[in-house]
Amino acid sequence: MKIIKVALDVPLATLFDYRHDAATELDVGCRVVVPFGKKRLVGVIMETADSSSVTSGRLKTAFDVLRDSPRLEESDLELLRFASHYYHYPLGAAVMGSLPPQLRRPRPPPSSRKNARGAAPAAELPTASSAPTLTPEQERALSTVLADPNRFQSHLVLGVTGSGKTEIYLQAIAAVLAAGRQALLLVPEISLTPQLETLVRARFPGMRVVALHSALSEHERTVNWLAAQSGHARVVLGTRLAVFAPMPRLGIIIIDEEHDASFKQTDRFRYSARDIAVVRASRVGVPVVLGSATPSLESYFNAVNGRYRLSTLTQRIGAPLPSIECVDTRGERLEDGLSARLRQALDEYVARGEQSLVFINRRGYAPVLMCHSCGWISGCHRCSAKLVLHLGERRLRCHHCGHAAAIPQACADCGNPQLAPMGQGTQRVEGALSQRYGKSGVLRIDRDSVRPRDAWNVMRRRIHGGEAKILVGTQILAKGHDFPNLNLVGVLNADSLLYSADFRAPERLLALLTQVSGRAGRGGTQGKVLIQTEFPEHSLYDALKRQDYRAFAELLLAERREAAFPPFTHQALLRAEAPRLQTALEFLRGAIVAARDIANLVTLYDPVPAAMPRRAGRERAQLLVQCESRSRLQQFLGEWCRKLEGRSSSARWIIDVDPLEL
DNA sequence: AGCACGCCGACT
DNA sequence: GTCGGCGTGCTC
Repeated sequence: MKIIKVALDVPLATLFDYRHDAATELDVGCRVVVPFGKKRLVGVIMETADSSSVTSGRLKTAFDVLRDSPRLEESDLELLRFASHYYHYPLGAAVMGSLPPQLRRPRPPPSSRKNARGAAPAAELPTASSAPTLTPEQERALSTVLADPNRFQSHLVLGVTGSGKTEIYLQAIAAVLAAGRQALLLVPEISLTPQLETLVRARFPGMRVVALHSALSEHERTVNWLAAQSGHARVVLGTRLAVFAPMPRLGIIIIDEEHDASFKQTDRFRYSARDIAVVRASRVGVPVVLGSATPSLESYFNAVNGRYRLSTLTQRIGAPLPSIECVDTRGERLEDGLSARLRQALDEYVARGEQSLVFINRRGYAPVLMCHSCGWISGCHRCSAKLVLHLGERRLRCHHCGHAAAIPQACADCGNPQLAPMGQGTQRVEGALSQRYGKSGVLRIDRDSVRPRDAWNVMRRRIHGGEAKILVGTQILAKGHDFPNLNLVGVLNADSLLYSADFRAPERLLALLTQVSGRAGRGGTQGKVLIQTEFPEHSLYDALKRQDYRAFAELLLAERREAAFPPFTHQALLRAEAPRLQTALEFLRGAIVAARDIANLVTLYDPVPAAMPRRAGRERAQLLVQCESRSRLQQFLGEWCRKLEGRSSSARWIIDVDPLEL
């Protein structure tokens, strides 16, 4: 009797045994349809065996082994095993979650198989663009990366914005392709891939380049994933989910903007695609390149302590670095959030016909609606968050759970009809600027304005066509776009991130402001950046003005060492949620008791409500666990998990290893 | 996660 | 007398 051990998409830390008499070693990695409860599920065969510890009366027989897609290789399964183990997430859920959705279901539509191995469509063969000559700095970085293409090595490319990191990626990829291998290029978000995708396709005509991200249609995603697995796709360009794409001839992994928090998944399987990429590269034995102007302190620390090789790019190509200036807003009465200094600068640039960007990290009209006579504010009843005023659609909206409500005519508590919008959002700033400079010259770009599929392209045309004089936008504008005629950047309300209790707030703010500042002056002239702040003397702004990431990073590292924070210790969170906060906290207190005799040199902190204690009607609490040794922490988490799984509780819980949000 | 079983309250 | 609440337990 032959037994197959199957990974199924259920939240249980176990494989399921099935009888399958014809099973051989060659079935490992294959998808299989099995009976589960009263349903038929697709799973992946992880192992075969001659016997099972499940009593034969309870053993069921597998239905079909699916041959419509190639099997996963042992190295693919091994990476998933590692990730499941490291993040304490059920193997079955991790394995099935790595497949494109169509392959998780019993019968993928036939069309997905028909085209799976088709030739590259004509659109993928644009005119070739040739590689520009590298600067000496770029040359050095590239030859460092390519020094030993058949050995694992992590590289950190620390390059100021506009220093040509992308060109290094492209030439490194070119070398890998020339050796007949595949390249994996990971980027933070989908919104900036169209430009990059075009660039990559143009550079490698005749090579199949595929994208992998969640905005693709299911069919496209299946086709592209299969192309990666077959080796036909030579370049895979994707978001974090692409880190698990099977690539039999993988020759290099590149992570652009490696500091970006979106590489960490924040629900279910809480993996870091950046960290998984490093592990994957080490197992395959190929280089991995992390690139950023403002690396995560974890990566920077790895570079200065020699685990990663560091390449720095200090020169901007084509234009000098922008001049950055703080505008002290203490004691100034701002007009619609704009200081006199910024208004004057905008006048000047508009008059000269140059583009400006006003950056404000708040969408909507105003972050909150308030009653001045009794102090009532618009709060979400399902979340501990404020309802944001969206004037255009005449609604109050919660940015965390999606709840929307009509704008009240009067204060619900005291009847005062004079409710006041407090603070600035993109819509309000857009309105104010439209009054000053005319409606057609002001273009707002945030998640609300670019949602429709090609709205972004329409806007890009307006931006590049020069019709828009002033862009108002959120982070979405900060990332990776080139605006050749944009020479002034104004940042409103820069400090808001500094008030956050998160110890990573300064690191994040520097990254964000560096990225935003980098939008200024890419067309040859020097850009100007005006940052409105109430703390102009803060060392962060000092570092930003001098474009000195390393000085600030050293400062932060010293603080982290002092406070015993990452990267000097390793952390995990036990997160719990329940309808009542008390239930979640009780679960966590019980977890501390359960940890008592296994927490060897592991520090457990008191359970506390989460940063946002209420979300979508559920109360959330968390418990921080910290340890100097990663392996000791791992061992503890494993044992702890097993104990916690054994108990029943009305709280839902999950372990978050290397959490980014505390 | 689903989906059963299971024992106590208000409906045709 | 049944429909249905969600507590507890299982899925090879």
